Amino acid sequence: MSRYDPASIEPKWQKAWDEALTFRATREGGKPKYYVLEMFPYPSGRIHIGHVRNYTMGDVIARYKKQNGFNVLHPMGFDAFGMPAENAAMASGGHPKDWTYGNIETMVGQMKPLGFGLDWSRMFATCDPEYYGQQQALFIDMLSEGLVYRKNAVVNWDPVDMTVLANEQVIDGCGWRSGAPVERKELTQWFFKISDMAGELLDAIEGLDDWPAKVKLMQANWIGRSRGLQFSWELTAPVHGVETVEVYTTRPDTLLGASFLGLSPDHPLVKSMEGDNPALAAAVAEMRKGGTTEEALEKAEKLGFDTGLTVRHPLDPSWEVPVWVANFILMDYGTGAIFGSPAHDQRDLDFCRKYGLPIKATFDVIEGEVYHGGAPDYRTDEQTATNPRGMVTAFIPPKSAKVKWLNHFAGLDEATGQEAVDITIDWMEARGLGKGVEKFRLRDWGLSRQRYWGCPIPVVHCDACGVVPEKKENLPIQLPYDEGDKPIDFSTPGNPLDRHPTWRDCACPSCGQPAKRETDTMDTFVDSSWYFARFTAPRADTPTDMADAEYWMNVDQYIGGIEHAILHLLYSRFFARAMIRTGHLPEKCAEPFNALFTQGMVTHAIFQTKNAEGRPVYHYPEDVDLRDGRGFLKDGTEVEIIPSAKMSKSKNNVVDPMNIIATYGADTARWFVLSDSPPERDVEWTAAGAEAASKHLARVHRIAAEIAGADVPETKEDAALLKETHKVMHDVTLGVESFGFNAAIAKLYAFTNTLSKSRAGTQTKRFAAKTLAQLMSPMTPHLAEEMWQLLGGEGLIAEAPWPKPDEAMLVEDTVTLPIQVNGKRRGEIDVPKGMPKEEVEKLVLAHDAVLKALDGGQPKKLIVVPGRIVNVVV
RNA sequence: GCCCGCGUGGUGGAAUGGUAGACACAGGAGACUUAAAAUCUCCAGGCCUUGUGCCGUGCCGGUUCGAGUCCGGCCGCGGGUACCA
Repeated sequence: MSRYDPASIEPKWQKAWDEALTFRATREGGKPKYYVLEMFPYPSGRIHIGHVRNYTMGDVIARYKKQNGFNVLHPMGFDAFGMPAENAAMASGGHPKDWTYGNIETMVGQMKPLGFGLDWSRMFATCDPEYYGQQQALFIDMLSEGLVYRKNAVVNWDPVDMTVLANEQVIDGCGWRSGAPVERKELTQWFFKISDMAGELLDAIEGLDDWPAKVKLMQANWIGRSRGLQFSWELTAPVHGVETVEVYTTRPDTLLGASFLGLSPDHPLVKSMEGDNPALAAAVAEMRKGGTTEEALEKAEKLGFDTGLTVRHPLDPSWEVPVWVANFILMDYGTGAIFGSPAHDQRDLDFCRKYGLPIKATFDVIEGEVYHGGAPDYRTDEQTATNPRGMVTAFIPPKSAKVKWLNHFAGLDEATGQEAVDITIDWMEARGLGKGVEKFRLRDWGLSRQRYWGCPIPVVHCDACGVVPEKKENLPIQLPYDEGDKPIDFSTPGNPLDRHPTWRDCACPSCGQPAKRETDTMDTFVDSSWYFARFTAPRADTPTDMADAEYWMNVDQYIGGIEHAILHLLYSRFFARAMIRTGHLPEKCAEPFNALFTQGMVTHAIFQTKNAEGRPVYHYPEDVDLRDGRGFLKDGTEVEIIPSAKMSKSKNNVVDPMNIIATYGADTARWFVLSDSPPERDVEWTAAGAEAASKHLARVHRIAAEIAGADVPETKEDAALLKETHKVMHDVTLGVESFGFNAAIAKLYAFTNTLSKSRAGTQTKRFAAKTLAQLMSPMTPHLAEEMWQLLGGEGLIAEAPWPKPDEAMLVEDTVTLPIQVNGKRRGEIDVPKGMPKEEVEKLVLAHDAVLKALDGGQPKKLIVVPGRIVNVVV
């Protein structure tokens, strides 16, 4: 009898699928289409086990849909622009292009042996000029539609290397290479007008029925619609001709608690005063230190500077409020100016306590009310002249909670925060003191990057004509490979395009005079914001082909990591709308991903010892022997095991799937990454698990081979096995449909046990084994083909129709009802399915455990949930 | 800081508000074998006074006849935080 030998069967069936063009996506046959897409990888060098998990999930869906009669589009490509390629060139020489294409070749070579049902003929990398040239065409169309514009924005500036840094290159506020404290600097940059669509992008979230609720919530919070009051504060003395300061607030109801007016360090008024106020300029320079991330800004120590200016309180012109510059106010949100209401905002409170500004409550607890989060106990600690109540924690009840208003200008007594906000806005509007406005947290998408390895922005700067888009017939604007006659130098900080001797020089597309190319390249999020559309016609000489897009779009199932919940997915949603506006996608594509699934990470234990200095030393999994849950090195030293850590090259705990494939085969790797853990959750990779998976597949193969060679007539066990076979069809189908791959696999284990122990006749067993092969085929396709052939299946199992259970076989005639007494299980009864409630009650009341619990008395209550459970309350 | 998740035996995990621990790993016992490997069978949350027992799903509280599941508050871990992809 042949043994399970993945090394020989896997290449054999991969060749068979290739030759039959099984996974070539076509529009033929009048069949319905199904587009399944996994987020394409960054070509980092080698695939890791997380990729295997991600693509296996997609492959299960793709193969399952094919077996269900769909024309399936399941493509693969590479998100190939980005910083690591330039960093590699910086660190060890070479060219980002060579590094990237070399990595792609390696990774394709690693992915093919996994037997994914991919249409490789559609593959592309975003760094292919054929791809980014079409992206440049898209950009030009978006520019003419008014979806792109330029404005100033801040970047991380390394004052030593004189270069722009990415956020991840800023470590503890300092440049990663120079170590110099980073500053925030303004540059003129290109922006996509995503904020124009903020309301639409927010409202449309509701319709994304097959997206995870958590992703929708995160996107909604990110876009962040708020209604507030915009109004102006009059300066008591104009500065440089400025008479008022515009403020936006979402809590206008706390206006009487205002103790300062705060300006962002980047506010135009602040900038205009810097020149003639050295102390202010110094303070603002201090505030501009540090990185640009929201986290860095939020966590930075609150810094303020008293400008000496004052403004009149809008409700009481005799009340003068001081104007401060405060580093926690963002120029990007609202108007870049706020009024501080310290009693009801923690940041404002911290600020006022630090600088001795007054703290005045505008509302208080209603006597006797308990607020969720507990009663406010903020009247503790230091009492000072400015903080008479000694407030340490601001009083911020939820907007839905009713509070007691103190001397409210619109006459409120007891009202919720939300009611107060609405009434205040109306009150202010009626008196012409301000205007209720809707604002979004979402900012425009800055796409300029001062880097080489990205898609060049296809515009030209002409002295006469200004900023001019390149002509489409000149596309693609290709990245130069060399710097004139010598290789590009990546070891110097800064953008090589900027210092290239000839690449910038060009003719103005408008007047023909000598002009300069834009040297900024695009954010790599642009590349990944439309690749899904390009896959529908990857070789078209326009960004998309409308007929192909019409047929294949939308993506029916998109699969990727939760880390992309906001940016990538939001940008893609924006791009789909922009592509509709520019005529590159049909109207139906506004939401390009019908269903989204976010999978978890693959983690692995870290094996660690300490060196003489007590610093950790990390050991590769293959150097560690595991015995009884303890790990030992070859020389017998015990290692510390840190479980379930994110795979990281620096911790030596990255599992290379190629070792597993070489040892156990692709099907084992695929089976294991799908088993045990729910797909949305992180999964721990253990070598023992892989071995167990391998043993199971060998067992399945053995069972199939035995059945193939047997000839036993029908027995009395046939009916039971047949019923179990139909049940497993139902269970596995449900599991695959609902991304419950681990649950489906558990059912397949159980069914394998059933089949193995069954003494049914060969005909029924053969049917059961063929069904098992079919149900396993999306997960372990090579083994399934082999079994199918052994058992006499026709053609390729990959193309055979998915088994459908006979509904009559799924019906159970009796059901076991647990009996609870006061919610605790005390016994059970078997009753025919559908037995009337009254009869169940009679049986229950006659049950020993119930009689004992009642002790001659009557039950207080008897709950019968038909087909489920019985609960007796005594 | 803010937004979003997650937390169940030694381990991975199962469980439409209805029998907590399916299925598997590691472990234990046995069968087969000269032996080993492979394979097969069985056991297995904790505790004790071994019972129709008690406890048990990160912690505290609530809703419910009934909570791993719903609600509130904590703690811990993870993701995102707009130039990592």
